[in-house]
Amino acid sequence: MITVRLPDGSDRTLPPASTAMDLAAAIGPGLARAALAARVNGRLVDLSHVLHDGDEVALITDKSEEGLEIIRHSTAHLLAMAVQELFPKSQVTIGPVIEDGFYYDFAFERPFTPEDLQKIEAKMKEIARRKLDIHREEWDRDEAIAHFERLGESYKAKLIARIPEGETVSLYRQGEWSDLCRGPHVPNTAKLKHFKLMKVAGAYWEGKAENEQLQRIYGTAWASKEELKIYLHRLEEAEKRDHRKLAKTLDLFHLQEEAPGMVFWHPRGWSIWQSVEQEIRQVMREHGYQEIRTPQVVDRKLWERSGHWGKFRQEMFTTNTENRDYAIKPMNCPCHIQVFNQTLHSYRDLPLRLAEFGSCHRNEPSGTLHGLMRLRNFVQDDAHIFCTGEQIQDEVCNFIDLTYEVYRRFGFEDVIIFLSDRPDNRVGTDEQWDKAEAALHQALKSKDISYGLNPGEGAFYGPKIEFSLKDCLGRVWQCGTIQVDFSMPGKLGAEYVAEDSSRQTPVMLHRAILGSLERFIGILIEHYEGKFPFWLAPVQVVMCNITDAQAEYVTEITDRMRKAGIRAEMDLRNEKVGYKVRAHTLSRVPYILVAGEREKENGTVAVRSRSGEDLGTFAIDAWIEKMHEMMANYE
RNA sequence: GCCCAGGUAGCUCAGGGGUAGAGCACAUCCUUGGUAAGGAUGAGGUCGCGGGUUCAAUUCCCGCCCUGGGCUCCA
Repeated sequence: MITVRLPDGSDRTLPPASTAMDLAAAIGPGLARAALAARVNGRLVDLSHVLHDGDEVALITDKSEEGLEIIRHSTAHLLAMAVQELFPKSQVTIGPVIEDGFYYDFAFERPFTPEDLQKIEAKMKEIARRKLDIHREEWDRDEAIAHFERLGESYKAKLIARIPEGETVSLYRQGEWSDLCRGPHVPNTAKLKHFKLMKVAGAYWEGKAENEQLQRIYGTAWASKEELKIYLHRLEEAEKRDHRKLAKTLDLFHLQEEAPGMVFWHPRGWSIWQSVEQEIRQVMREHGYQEIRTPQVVDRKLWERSGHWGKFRQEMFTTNTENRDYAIKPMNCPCHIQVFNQTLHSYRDLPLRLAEFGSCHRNEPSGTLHGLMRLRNFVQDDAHIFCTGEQIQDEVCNFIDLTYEVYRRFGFEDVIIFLSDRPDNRVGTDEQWDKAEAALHQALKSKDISYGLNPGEGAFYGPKIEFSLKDCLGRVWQCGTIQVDFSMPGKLGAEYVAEDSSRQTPVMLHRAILGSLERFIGILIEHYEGKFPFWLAPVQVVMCNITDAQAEYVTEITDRMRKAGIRAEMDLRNEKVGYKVRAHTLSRVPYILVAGEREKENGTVAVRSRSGEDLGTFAIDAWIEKMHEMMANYE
C-alpha cells in the first residue's frame, strides 16, 4: 500500500500503482466526475499519473484557475483535431492558452474563412460528443520526429527537433489523432463543452515577420455555460465603451482617410483635451518644470547628429525645399537640447526641467493604426530633465509621485509598472548602466511600489520605467515613462560647467506622464464610458425651458453660468421636456437644469443628474457655487 | 508592411446585374407640453476610389485607399 498526502494535510492509503483518478474515486464519486488533472509534488499531471508513496497530491477541477487552463489547452487540441479532420492537408503548429481562451496556428494552403470557422466549431462539438479518452504517450525524441515527418507535419517535427537529443517527448492521443504536448490534459473530450471560436487571423511562424504566415484561430473556453455567457456579455459591454464608438455618438472627434492616423478634434473632444492639457500644465508648473515650444519641421542635419536619420528614417515624414531635406519631428528631445544649448549652464542650474506639449509625427505602418491609441500624429506631455548622475534617483522619485498624483486625479488607481534594463546593443559604460539601473530600482523600492522587470528591454541609450493603464478590453497601453539617456546630450553637445569648472555632459531623463494626450483621452473615454466627471465633461450642464415663456430666463441664466466659467448650454427647442431630458442624458451631460414658470418666478433652477436623480431646486447663485466646488474638487 | 473581414443617407444598418430602402437625427408646420421619444409633412445618396466584363455594375472581376480584428513593429 502507498500513502499520499492531500492538501488539507490528511493522509490517504491506496493500493500500489494507484493513479490520481483512483485517488479521486476513493475520495468520492463526485470528485471522480469533476477531476480534470492533478498536482503531484507541485507538478501538474494527468489523472492517469501513477502515484507513489509519500506524494503530495491535489486534485484539480474546473473550479480552479489551473483547471480552467487545462480545459482551454485541451480545447485547443480539440480545435486542431477538428481542423485536421475537415482539412487533412493542414499542418498543426502550436496552440497555447491565452487570457480568456486559446489559439492554434495552422499551416494551410488557403486562409480559413468565417464559414470554415462555423464548420470547425460544429466538428469540435461532434468530436467532444464522441467521448474520446485522452491518453498520454511517451515517445523517443527521434522516433517522434520521424513519426511527424511521415505524417507530413514538418512544423511539429521542427518543434521536436529543438528538444535535446535523447529526451523522451510526450504525445497526447485522442482517437486517431495525436499531438506533441507537455500536458496535462483533461481525461476525455466529453469534458470540453463550453467553448466558442472567436476569430481568424494571420500570424507568423515563430512570431517572426520574415517567416511564412500561418492561419491562427482564436477561441474561448470556460468551465460552465454561464461563465461563457458572462464572458461574451463582457465583450459586448466593452464594445459599448469603445472610444471610437463613443466618439461618434458624443461628437468628440473623427478620423478620415485623407489624414490616416491623425485626428480631427470636434468642439466637445477638444474641450476634454483642453481640460487635460491645462491640468498637466498646472501640475508641471507646481513641480518645477518650464514649458517651451519647439519647431515641427527640422533640417535632416539635426536628425543625422541625433542618430534618428540613420535609425528611424523609415518612420519619419520628410519634406524638401530649396535643396534642403527636412523631417517632421518624431520626438522632441533633439529640439529640447537645442534650447538647453543656447546658454552656458552651471551645475547650479541642474536639474533643469524643460516641458513641451510636443506634437510628433511617426509614419507607423498602416496595419498598426488604432483609433486614438495608435496614431501617426500625437502630442506628448513631454519633458526632458537635464541633471547629473547623482540626481537621477531623486528626479525619478519625484516623477513617480507626480505620476501617481496625476493618474489618481483622473480616476486611475490600477497602474502597471515595468522596469526595463540594459539590452545587448547599448551605449554607455557598464558603470553608468549599473548606477542608472540601481537608481531606478531604488526609486521604485523607496516608494514601496511593486513592479515587474523586462530584462534587456531598455532603450539602447539607457534603462527606463514604464507606467501602463488598461483599456476596456483589458488591453494594456503604456502611458507614462521615464528613461535615462546617456547618449543624446553628448551627441548633440549639451554641456554644463561643474564645481571644479570643468565641462561635463549632463544626463538627460526623457519623461511623460500621459504619454500621448490622444491615447490618454482614449483611455479616459473608455474608463468613464463617456460619463466624464464634472470637471472634465465637455458640456457640464444643459438648461432646458418647458415652454417658450421661459426662453428669455433660460438664456439669461445660461449666460450667467458661462460667465462664471461653466461650460453651459441651453436647449430652447420646441420639444417636450421629457424629450430634451432624454437627449441630454444620452449625451452624458452631468446635470440637466429645467426652468418652468415656478423657477422663473423664484430665480431658481430644478437640477437633475445624469443618473436620473432629482437634486431639487437651487437658487441660481447657490447652484453656481456648488459647480465651482465640484470643479475645485475634481468631481 | 502581412493575413482575414468590411466601406450603401449625418448615425445605426437592410438590400442586391435594370441608376436604392428603414429607424434615428435634420428641416417645415401643428402642438406650449413639468423630468428618458407628441403629431404631420419634407429634404438627404456619383452605393470608398480607379479600371475591366456586360446592352446595363452600387451589385460580378482586378487594383488601390481607408476602417475593423489579429500578426510584426512601437525610438
